[in-house]
Amino acid sequence: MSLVLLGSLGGHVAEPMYRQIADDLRQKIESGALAPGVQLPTELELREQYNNASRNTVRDAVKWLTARNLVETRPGHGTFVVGKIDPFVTNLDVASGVGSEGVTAYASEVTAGRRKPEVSAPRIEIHQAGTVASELRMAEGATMVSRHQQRFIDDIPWSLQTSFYPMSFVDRGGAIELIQAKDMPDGVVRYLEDQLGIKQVGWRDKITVRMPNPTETTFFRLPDDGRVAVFEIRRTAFDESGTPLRLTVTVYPIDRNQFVMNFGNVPVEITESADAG
Amino acid sequence: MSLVLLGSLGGHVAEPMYRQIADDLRQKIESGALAPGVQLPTELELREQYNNASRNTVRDAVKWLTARNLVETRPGHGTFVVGKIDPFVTNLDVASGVGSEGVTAYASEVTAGRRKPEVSAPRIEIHQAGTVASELRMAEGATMVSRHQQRFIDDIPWSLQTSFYPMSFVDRGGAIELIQAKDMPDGVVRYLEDQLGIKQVGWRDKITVRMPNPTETTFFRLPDDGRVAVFEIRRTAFDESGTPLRLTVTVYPIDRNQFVMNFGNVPVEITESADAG
DNA sequence: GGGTATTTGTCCGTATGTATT
DNA sequence: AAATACATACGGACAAATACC
Repeated sequence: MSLVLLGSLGGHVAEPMYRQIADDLRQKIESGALAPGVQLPTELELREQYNNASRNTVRDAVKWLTARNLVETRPGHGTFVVGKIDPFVTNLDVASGVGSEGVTAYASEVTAGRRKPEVSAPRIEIHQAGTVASELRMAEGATMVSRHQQRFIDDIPWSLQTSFYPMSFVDRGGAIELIQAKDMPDGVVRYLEDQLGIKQVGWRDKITVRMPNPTETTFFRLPDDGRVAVFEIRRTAFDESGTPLRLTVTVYPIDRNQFVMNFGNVPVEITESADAG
Repeated sequence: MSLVLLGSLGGHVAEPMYRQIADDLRQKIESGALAPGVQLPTELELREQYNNASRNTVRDAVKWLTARNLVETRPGHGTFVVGKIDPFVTNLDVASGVGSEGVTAYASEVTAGRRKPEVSAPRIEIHQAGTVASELRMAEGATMVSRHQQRFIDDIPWSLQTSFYPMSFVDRGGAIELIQAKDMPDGVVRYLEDQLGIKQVGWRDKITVRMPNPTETTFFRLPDDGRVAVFEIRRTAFDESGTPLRLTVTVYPIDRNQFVMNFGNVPVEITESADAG
């Protein structure tokens, strides 16, 4: 073992032992000597490898790697190098992206990358507008409808989406399907235009990253320490009069998602397809 | 103290002691009982408060809070509730956003929010195109120019930006200022159009979140455990012929940045200004 | 299904080092 | 210089989760 022992260097303060161990393991991971999915030596084996350090010390080293998502521990089993997830790329500048909950649009976008999409039936709730009231320019306490869906890709939980609409859309009598718990294959946008003549002419997206809440941690099967954050994209859509017609909040784990958007004239992206064109 | 003692509940497996302590402290933080900036009890005081738990156990609780960015520890001083940072919002759909390095455009965008912007002089490098070659559709090994800048808001390091241009822009003789280490107040885009007639007509942004590298950790003064990630926005800009004319990579810490973009017709946002209009 | 071995998780006490006031 | 507070490191004991027979 080539680790520098604590205190053996005169010039500067030596790194703590657990960091030396962590750095050594990290180097082995990043160089490929420890490939993704491979099990690390057990804590007792690591003790022997690293100068008979205490088990708690090698555990500190492993914790350091865990905090950086380089390894994951499975109780009773071992510690393993994490595998890279093939990220899914969402286009934010097409109507089929965030906010259009229709399974058809979603499916066409996902299958373009040869992946298997799945959308849960929406869960409908009717409540008083709370914090979202101002974003929809509704009075505090006005009634609204929310439609919540879970989305999967290749059976992996990929995003959680909740859309909020004014209850007046339903009260006016036209948009009765808004409060029915079934998917609207062509999307709510199309439905609202057909039924109420309300036309979506633009939207604003706000992107933040935050810690997941317990619901999200469970659904996405994230580690219960907070090391995997989530994107939160809040899309406010407007009609021709500049009035917000809905708010869609979509949450994506950062470890499996990316976003792309185009402005102005942009050539079509060359997809990495294997066709012999 | 109202914590449930380990093992005292019959029905289900009790939470570990350190989690109970952490949850209790978390509740106090989120309820405001422990306000941002306030010092937590010291480890020895926490021992007494929580049933004479071991110091190592209360430290585990504090570590759990630290990993979630709820508290931060200062050696020799104490543990403190973290203060919220007022996030800076970047518009991605205006040319003054990412990629336009001109200090004028940047300053106008930032001061709109009454903040003090600052941009370092660019560091110029000329190298062989490596991984960025394909994004600029250049041959592997072609020469390119990079311009790197550090940006601050209210003296806080806010973003790191590097733009890559083909060296042919300079070789052709027109764009000589591209390789001079001074800011271009009106932006490079304007300069290229004036000098070479190369007009930027659109761009594509790709947004990801990743761990900071050591350079970024130092510059942004991030904690050296990896709990604050960074946005990486890669903007490829295209000219009228659909050829990429530059690649701009900008890195922002997620704890102090948000992004907004508009599509279609969107009413101007009502800023939360204090004027009595 | 049950039992056993393996491996990580929790908790303890103690000692010493380092940073700050 | 001394006191305070967090950081590192050690060793030990038992619990909980998993795999395997």
